[in-house]
Amino acid sequence: MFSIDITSNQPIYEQIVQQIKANIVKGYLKENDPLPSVRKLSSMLSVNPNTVAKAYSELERQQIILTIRGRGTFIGKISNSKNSVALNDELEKIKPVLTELKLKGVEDNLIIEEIKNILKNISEQ
Amino acid sequence: MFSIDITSNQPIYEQIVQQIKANIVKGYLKENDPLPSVRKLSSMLSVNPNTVAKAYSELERQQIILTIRGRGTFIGKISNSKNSVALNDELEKIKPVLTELKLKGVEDNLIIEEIKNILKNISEQ
Amino acid sequence: MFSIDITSNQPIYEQIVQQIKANIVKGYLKENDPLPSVRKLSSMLSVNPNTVAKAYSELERQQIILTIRGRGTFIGKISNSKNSVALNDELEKIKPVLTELKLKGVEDNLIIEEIKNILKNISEQ
Amino acid sequence: MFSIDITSNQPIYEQIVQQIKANIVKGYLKENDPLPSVRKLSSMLSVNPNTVAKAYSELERQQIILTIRGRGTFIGKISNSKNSVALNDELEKIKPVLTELKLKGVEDNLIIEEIKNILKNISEQ
DNA sequence: GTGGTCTAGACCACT
DNA sequence: GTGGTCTAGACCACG
Repeated sequence: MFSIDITSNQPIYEQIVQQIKANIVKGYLKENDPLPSVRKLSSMLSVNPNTVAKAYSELERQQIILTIRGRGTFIGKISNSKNSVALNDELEKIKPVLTELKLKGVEDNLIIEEIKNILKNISEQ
Repeated sequence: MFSIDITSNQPIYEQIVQQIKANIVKGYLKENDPLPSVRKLSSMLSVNPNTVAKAYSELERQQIILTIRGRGTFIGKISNSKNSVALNDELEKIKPVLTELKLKGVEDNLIIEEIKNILKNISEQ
Repeated sequence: MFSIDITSNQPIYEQIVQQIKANIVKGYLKENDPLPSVRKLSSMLSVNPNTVAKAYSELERQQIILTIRGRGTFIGKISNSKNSVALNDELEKIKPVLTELKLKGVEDNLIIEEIKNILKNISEQ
Repeated sequence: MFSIDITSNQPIYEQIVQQIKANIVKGYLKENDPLPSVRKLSSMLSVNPNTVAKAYSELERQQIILTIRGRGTFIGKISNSKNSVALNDELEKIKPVLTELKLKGVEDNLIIEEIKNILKNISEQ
């Protein structure tokens, strides 16, 4: 369910954050589901507990998970608010990738086709 | 033509790399066009010369520009090779962004629409 | 009469302590009134009995309630001693909140107005 | 300029956060002023660098300071937006303190007088 | 030199 | 048992 790549440039704690988000989108993790404890996940991933704690606290800051004292960490309510606001901000981030592809002469249609595939892939269970 | 944000998390040298690429895609920079010298660009951007040099050497590594001793730096040949290989590798990078949007409940159609707009926007002169 | 938020950062036992104090101030609980037993309150709040016991022992330490063996727990005498001493100690705690507001540019008058409202609100039955 | 109390219940990183905020409100720190480097402040306070880093990253998240790569950390723009929204949320936090005081029989007028003094005290240079 | 990330291990309050 | 905080020390990319 979780797999991290310690050789990646991407920080480990971010990899954890994204994999948890991906699991929510795929439906593997639902509202109120418990997450593994910091210690457990850290030993599962052979990673320092602090690193997992950082990932969890980032997810909590984004109100994706919530912590109940002495009990553990759980998936929170999935809110789909402020859509249009987020949309443009988020998509700005992919501009460099698209620029890169156009520089290599990839056709727009081809790009769109592939993105559609990725979108399907993200949702599929 | 160049605008960098020193407060951004994105390294300055990468911002320079991407803006030069964007200028090529938009047609502002064409094959054999000269680039400003490291010193000149660094003073234009109020940035350390080392930073510009790093950007140029990265672009040279990617064979997008080439340096001719005693003459300066120039845009190289635009090659549209290795398309399909590059396509998937590059698009992997945008997966986290798309996951984020789906987590917020944004519809696939809406995402595709916006990406089409961005693609147009990248090409327009 | 009691409502606790298990997701809050504030310890549950402190929430119980404060709500009992609030009920005294509002006049819902008066001298010699009995409090629910630890077991009863813990099941009312769906909370571990240890947590309620901790709240009661904290209130007892502050001489706000008192426990009589075999009879139960009761509201004690409301003493209004040590005023001026307590005042400054307690008010130190709100300094960070006031600093935060001033940082956001909120006017002193506005703050005072709102605090007056809160004070009314606390007393009203 | 900074003084921390390692015996306090309040986390050290929060003490740092609040003291920096207080220094901004008092005018000791102004827009674009540099903060001491993580290492420097950590040795000034005899505290671990990670603890200072945590304080700085929290302040950055709140957009009170900003980090420029390889250069350091600086006070950002002081924005006084969303006043009324923040006001009530923040003031909720002082309710327990006010309740405590009323429980001890302190008069409203006395509380208001003292809060006015604190407000003056916060601003004074 | 700067901040960002990570490890290893510790103590604490809370439930 | 849980997460939150902290120390001590390390490596890295960036400028």
